[in-house]
Amino acid sequence: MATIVDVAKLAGFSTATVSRVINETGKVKITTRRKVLNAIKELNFSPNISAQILQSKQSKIIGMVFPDASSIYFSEIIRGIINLVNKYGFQIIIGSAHDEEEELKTASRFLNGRTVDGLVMMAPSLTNEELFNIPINHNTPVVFISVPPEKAGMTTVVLDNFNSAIKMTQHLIKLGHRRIAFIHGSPHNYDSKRRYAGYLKALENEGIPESLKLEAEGNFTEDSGYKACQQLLKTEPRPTAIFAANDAMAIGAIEAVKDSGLKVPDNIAIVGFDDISTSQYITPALTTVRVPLYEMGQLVGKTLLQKINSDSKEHLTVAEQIVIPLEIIVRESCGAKLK
Amino acid sequence: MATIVDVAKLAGFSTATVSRVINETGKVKITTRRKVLNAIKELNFSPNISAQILQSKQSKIIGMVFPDASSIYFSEIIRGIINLVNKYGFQIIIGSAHDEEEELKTASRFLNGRTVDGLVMMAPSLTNEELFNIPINHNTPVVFISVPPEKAGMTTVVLDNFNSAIKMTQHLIKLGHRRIAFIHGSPHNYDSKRRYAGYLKALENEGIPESLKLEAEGNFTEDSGYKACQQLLKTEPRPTAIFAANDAMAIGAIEAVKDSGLKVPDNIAIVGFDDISTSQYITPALTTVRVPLYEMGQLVGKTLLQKINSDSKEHLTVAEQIVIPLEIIVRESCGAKLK
DNA sequence: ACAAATAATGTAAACGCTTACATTTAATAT
DNA sequence: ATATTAAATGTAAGCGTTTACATTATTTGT
Repeated sequence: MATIVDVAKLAGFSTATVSRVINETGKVKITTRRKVLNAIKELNFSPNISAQILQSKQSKIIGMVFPDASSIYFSEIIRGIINLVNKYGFQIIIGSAHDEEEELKTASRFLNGRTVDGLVMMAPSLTNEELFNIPINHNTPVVFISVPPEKAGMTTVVLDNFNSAIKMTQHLIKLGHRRIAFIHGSPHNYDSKRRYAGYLKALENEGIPESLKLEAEGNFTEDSGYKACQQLLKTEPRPTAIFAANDAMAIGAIEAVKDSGLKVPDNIAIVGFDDISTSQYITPALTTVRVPLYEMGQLVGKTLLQKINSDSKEHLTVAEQIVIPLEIIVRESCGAKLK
Repeated sequence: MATIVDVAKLAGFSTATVSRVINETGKVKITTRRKVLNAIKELNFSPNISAQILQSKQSKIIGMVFPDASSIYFSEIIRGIINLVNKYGFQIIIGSAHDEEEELKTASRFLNGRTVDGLVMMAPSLTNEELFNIPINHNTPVVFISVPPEKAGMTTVVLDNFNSAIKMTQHLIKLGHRRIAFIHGSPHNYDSKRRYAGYLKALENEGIPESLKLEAEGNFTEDSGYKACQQLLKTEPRPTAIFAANDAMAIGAIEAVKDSGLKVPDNIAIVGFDDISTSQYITPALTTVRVPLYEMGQLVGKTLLQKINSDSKEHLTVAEQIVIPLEIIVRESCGAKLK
């Protein structure tokens, strides 16, 4: 496997000259350049990337640390990031993690091992304490997805869960619903908490008493939505609408209503959140909040590249939050079209 | 940022001793080890990964080169690979590519730059000539997904598209269909070609003449399936069944049939391939071939790790193909349950 | 007590590249 | 023709680690 020394020998120049040709730095005579490029081609030479990183202290690699997440949520964000950073010659290295401890370890390895020029952390279940322990007081910028932005030096990109959940709950209220149930996502999940907070705020704004609020635990899976709905259908009087913290649970809830002999939205309205591709196809089609995951990924990638390329160290001292506005998609499952 | 020299100084030992502690190689007295670990903790030291790779010539990183692909297909395979290799302490670096030339360039950079211990290439549209030009005569093993296995040193993992397409076509024939149309996926796509070959083989086996075969071009998208179906519905006499090379096009085709005033499966049967999550929810639910993408990813990961860890250089001289058997999922859209 | 064997630790070269500074070559001004 | 300036290219240190070989410390056998 050829090295730069081999190329230099074949071309008849020094390794510095070869390096200048490879990296297009400094001045190199045209005839010299041609000879070097010919030698590179003849030897099928590619520079050793580790040696380059070690010497230049830049890797053109972005690290991404994710919890094991649902495939669709995971893939759309990562696709957005990949397609954005690839355009600028960056690559992505992935550390997926089974739990928060492993996630922090992987992040630390990426940052302190200086493998990456920037890091994306998707940490929907990390606590503030865990976030405070991440050693981010380094030159490497980090962008977080879906975590509360309370620490200097943190840049976070979050969905506008709160206001969108308010709007969705208001939408149900406007359709006449007063007995609206909420199905929670995974415990400790940031997105789920924010959606629940919006739901509560809307009820409060409407003067609907706490005693009327209904809720059930889920974990973002269709099966948990099915079971949560079964549980809610048993309460007397039963809810007239159900707001699930994500679409998979809403889809499960619709199945549970069908299996109980009732009809959506005639007997009970059901709405979800995130607008997975399936949601427009089920019967009835699901009313939901569209979450632009791909675009979110692109924004995360763009934000991180801006920080990587910036000479400023402001990202080390300023807390920054980017909130992505969301859009309600009204379909059949809320019953809006019945009236 | 601390280096191993700093740790050595604080601990009172040489860098070699610190390296022995970090890597758990050679003999180190227990008291020495404790002192070194304390120094590592105090300085929050992580080894520089590029320096380690340069020196040890191992990276514990697997490269993955993908074309821009549909999110679901892309994500399930990659999730399978990530979860498998993470268990063995490996990480994934992704080079996505917009076209075949960029894909080959990225693969060459990964292999010759010695960034990765192994490479996964998903290359459904590469020609054999392009494949032959990949410089894989190196120590780094490569596993290909969805390409024809005709070169020494190539290991490929492919779906059993051919036999599954035969079975699906036979299923339609058994339901009484003789005028069966086929909607192609993207031009030059390996999977699409193999599915079409299976469809042709089944017609041939049944003695159905070439003049009766019907086909339309698609590109794996729902919209292309819609348009291809519209085109097929105009032929007289029209097909009694449509076999789309993937589910997205089948879903589009079902929409086109509905929009034409006809009914699936009463007036025309429609089947697909790959069993995306949506397919069970649409009305009628789609008959399709289940493609275990996640498991395929895990098998690819496992196969590659075996080659990385193997002392044998057989992977450089032997062509190997792993064929994944598939399963037909009979739902409503083929009309089997009407009879 | 001393020699031999083993454990523990240190020295320093090397992995492959980049680049600051030095040297040589070529072009320009007088 | 010669001096000055600029272009082009070379030298070699160093990025941070690992590890073969060397040295020192410790343990064991006689």
